[in-house]
Amino acid sequence: MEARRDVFQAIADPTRRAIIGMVAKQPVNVNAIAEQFDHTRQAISLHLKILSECGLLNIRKEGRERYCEVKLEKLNEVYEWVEEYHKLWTGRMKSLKRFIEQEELQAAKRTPAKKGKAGRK
Amino acid sequence: MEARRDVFQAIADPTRRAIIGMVAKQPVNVNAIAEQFDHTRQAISLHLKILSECGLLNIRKEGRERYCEVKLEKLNEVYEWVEEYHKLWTGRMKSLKRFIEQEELQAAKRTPAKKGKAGRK
DNA sequence: CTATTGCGCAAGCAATTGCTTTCCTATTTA
DNA sequence: TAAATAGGAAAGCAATTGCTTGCGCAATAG
Repeated sequence: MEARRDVFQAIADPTRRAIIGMVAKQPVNVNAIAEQFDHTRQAISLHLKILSECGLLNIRKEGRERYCEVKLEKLNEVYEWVEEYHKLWTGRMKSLKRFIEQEELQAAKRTPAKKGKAGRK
Repeated sequence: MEARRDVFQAIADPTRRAIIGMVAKQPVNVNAIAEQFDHTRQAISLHLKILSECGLLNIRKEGRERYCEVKLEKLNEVYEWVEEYHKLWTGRMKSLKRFIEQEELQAAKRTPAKKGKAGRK
């Protein structure tokens, strides 16, 4: 029932990413968010719940309204994950990667059992 | 049937993130990947398919083996998305910190009895 | 050639998602 | 006080996920 509730899963949904984008600028109340989308208020409400359950959203009650504000720091997990690979794929570590691949190739060639894919006739 | 196949959704699954981590170092063949996990080969195979369908993985046939290598550049979409917010929250934290410090100072001035660190006596 | 190995395909299944509709409860406002 | 208004809770449903089992097929080893 209570499913996985992590940030990666939370941002997997485009609607939720859009909500984050909306709320990042300033706190917005639930109905105002819902109006921007082509879903019922309840559908959006559910997305908000998911976002808040994984710590990305803070819902502050104010009178009969609920103001949502993002806790962007929660995205740090994602940032750190992707940033590591970003370093890898942008220059810096590229030479290392090439080196490793080269090594692999050499190892494959060294393996005697690997005598040419052309095979026999 | 053919569902959403985007990078955000692909990395939402922890197993798939682990696969990316494994393959980032060097190309690995399917069975070698599958051995690292507590799922059947077919389950992993399916994850690989998803990863390759959204462009994160390149599967190169070599004899009867399939070597998987990541195309990390595909993570750029995620990187750019999260990086924007990263800037925002690191910036915001700075200004928020300034704001709080300012507030604290003001409060200390207003309340002479406050035992705050400002130590105004 | 035959057995083995690497791996994909397909069917089947339970759990999860994303959404809707209906109903309910507070807080305002007239 | 009654009528709006903001928004949550629950039930129902189709589509999707993640996984397994079973089968088939090509490449290679013996």
